[in-house]
Amino acid sequence: MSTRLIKGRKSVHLAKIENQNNRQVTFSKRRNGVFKKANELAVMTGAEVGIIVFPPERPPSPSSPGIDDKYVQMFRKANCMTLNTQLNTLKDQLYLSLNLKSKLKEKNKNLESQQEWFRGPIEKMNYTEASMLKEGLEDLLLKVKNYGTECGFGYENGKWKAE
Amino acid sequence: MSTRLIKGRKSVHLAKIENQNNRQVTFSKRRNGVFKKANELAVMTGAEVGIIVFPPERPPSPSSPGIDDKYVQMFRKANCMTLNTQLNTLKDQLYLSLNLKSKLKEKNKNLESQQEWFRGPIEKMNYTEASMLKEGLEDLLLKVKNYGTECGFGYENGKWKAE
DNA sequence: GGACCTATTTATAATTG
DNA sequence: TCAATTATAAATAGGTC
Repeated sequence: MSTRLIKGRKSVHLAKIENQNNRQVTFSKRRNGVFKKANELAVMTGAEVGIIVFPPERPPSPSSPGIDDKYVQMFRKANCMTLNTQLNTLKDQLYLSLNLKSKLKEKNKNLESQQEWFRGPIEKMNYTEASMLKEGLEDLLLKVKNYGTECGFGYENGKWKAE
Repeated sequence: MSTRLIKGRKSVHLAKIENQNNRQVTFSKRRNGVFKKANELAVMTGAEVGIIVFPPERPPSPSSPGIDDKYVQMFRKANCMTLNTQLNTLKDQLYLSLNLKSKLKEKNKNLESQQEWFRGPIEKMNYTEASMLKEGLEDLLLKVKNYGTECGFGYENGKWKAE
């Protein structure tokens, strides 16, 4: 009998959320959703997945650094916290996620539950896991960085000539 | 009255799919799902998101390269196809996805529909988009690569001392 | 900010063509 | 292999505390 407010979800358009508060809330929820989906993909299919998420820009503060510096600082901070402090306060700064099973097997054959370490914000990792993440990430990204200059393939007549 | 086979989805456990065929099908579907979710996150909240997905290993072929070489080759191939061939046959090799709006704004102020280019496998990009992706990715990854050696932060008494 | 709630939309497992 | 279908599980928008 009483009027009732509508709570269920509404359909959503693919467009930037203008309301600052809604945008932040949606970011938090969906970031977790993306990490979860990525982890499921990696675990269930054996794919190797790397994700980096930068949080949305916050409203400018009086003495905030420039945008390029900001990224560098975020990565620096991520590294320091990863290696030095058990990552307790990084939650809103940077999230990294990476699954490199083959690397893991080489580096640490006796680690159990390799499926689970990949997932989630890095503040939940311990030192060993974070170190391996860092190694794996650097290794992977080095390859990405070099892919342009080292290309020696040929593509002719609709076919690839590897080697 | 007739017997009917059940088609609807069943609940799923977080574990590797053993059946090769099911695994491949699930990979294709869920990879698209992850890219879609990541794009939604980026567009709706203004976050910047980078994703790399390596497909699951295929059954070993007689003369397949070693696992490390495989990655290098995949990146090489991705690059060659990105820059030289409009990316028509890359579908099962490598998918890259990246949203770097601030970079895009600098490099190409008159590009329309910046929200949409991020999404999807790179074989759907045109040359310009792929070039920008490459630049943005290299720039981003260079920063990631350097984050370890350039760290100059201090963490004391539960607080970060930036600068 | 986070944890929970509920109505709905969305993603997708299994199957068919 | 690839696109459609359908039943259902899962994600999530908006709300409350």
